[in-house]
Amino acid sequence: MAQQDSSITTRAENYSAWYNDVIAQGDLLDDAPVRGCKVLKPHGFGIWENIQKFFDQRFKDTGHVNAYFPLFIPMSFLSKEAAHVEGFAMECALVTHHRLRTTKDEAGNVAVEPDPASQLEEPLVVRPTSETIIWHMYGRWIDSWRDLPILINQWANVVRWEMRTRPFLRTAEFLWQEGHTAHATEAEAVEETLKMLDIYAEVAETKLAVPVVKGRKSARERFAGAVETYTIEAMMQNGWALQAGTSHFLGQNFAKAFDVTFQTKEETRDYVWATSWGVSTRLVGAVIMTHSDDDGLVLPPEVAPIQVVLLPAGPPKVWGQVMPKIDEIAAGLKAAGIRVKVDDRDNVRSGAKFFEWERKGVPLRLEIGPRDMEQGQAFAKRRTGGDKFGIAFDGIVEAVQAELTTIQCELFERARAQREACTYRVDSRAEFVEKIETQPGFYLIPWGGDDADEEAVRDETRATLRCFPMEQEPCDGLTCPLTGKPAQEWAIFARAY
RNA sequence: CGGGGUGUAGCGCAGUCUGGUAGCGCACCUGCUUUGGGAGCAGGGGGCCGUCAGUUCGAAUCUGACCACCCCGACCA
Repeated sequence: MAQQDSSITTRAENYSAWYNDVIAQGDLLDDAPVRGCKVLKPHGFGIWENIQKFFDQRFKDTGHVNAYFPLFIPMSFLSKEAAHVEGFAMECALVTHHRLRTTKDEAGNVAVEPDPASQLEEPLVVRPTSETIIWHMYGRWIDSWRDLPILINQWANVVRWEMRTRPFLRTAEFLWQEGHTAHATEAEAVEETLKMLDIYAEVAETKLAVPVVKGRKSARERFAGAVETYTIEAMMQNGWALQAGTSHFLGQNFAKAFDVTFQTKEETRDYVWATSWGVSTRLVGAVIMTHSDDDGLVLPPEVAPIQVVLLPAGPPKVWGQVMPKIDEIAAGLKAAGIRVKVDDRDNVRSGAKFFEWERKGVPLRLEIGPRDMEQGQAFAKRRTGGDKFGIAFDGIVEAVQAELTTIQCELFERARAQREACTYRVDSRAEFVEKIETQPGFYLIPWGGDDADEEAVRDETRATLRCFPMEQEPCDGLTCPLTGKPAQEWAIFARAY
């Protein structure tokens, strides 16, 4: 039987072609007519919806509330915080007119162009992030210590005109959440920053089954306008690092830039302390790259839009015997909160359905045919491999739940083992330069360099300082193998997306 | 913005050198037969050949300009 043109490039052959194939065959995205923009198709958006659900619940559990700030920001706002404007100016989309007018060419074809009479006095920036407009508003809302803290999150789209885009990992427009909090004290803001980092790590590991390293960014990699940036870093199957979420301690930088002060309990005036934190649809890319294989998408049950697909086996003419049972089981699974799809299309053969749902990463498939009816069981197959096996109708809901739990755990453990296997230490710069090329992964370095050293390493190796892990062994007395200077702190270096 | 590549049916491509009625595979529609891992046969529908301007009796094909997208770099969640 000939393979259809639904084949997927293998990871060994070409990792980035594999990634694009997995996304196309998984029916997650489609190209939009605008460069760098993608349509999130239902199966792709469904993954994001599940991720949203986990975070939104936790944000609310920790006292945050959702709000929504506008897409458009007055251009002048961007320039109020010096580092911030440096970081984002290069990638901002602008709105300069508010009206079109129609024109006709010689052939009489109608076209449209900006109406020069409608040019805006001050262009509007399409938000690349919302710190500026939010701090403008916070200035109006904060008077005294009694107005603090403000713990607001927003789910939104942002636009960054990137030169190079990759599906999910970097697109011109993307979806995310951005939390923006305002506090009376530095300690409280720092605590908030770290609390949100913990939530990011917990969801990444327990829900997305993506192991992450919590860490602090170097000055070079810090968010534009932040005092400290914390990150969760994941490792993809090719050994590259992916920054999967960031939490920033903004100090009083934005409060000063937007002149946001409050009256303290002691009746003095002080600038407000701030944090911001975000995760984006990039997490969907992290899930895809962490778990998928050469047969296509593999999704952890917790984030899979469809967790179980149920389908009748045998020719449609015998389905009358099995469909009532399938519907009954589907109803039972749904009632238990399991996301089920019954695939009863009679114009697609069973074999074709198997491949389709495997390409789409559905964790568990159940087939029921006349033979299974006689034996009182469904025929099951895990997306993650192994032979088909029977699951008795009696107690099937519990059995399926147990299967999904097992799959979830296995995926996390597999990913963690993969990361451990690709985490290295080196004794010299020469060894590092050679190995980072041939053996991508996380390189644990007792780092002793400064900004300039960091940049030099990057220029030579294309590897960057991903983070200083929060969990640190002492490195007293060690010498940094990359700079020859005394080690100050353990750092992870890697190639990164 | 540099270097490379590609624009022909929904998708993947041939045809372009050497100008002469628009092709193939998959997908789609109809019918029959099939059906526990990608069905077979027969019939059928679908095109401004990226855009504009040239050359020519005649252009997917030759010439020029432009546009778009993809890959590889520099920038980045």
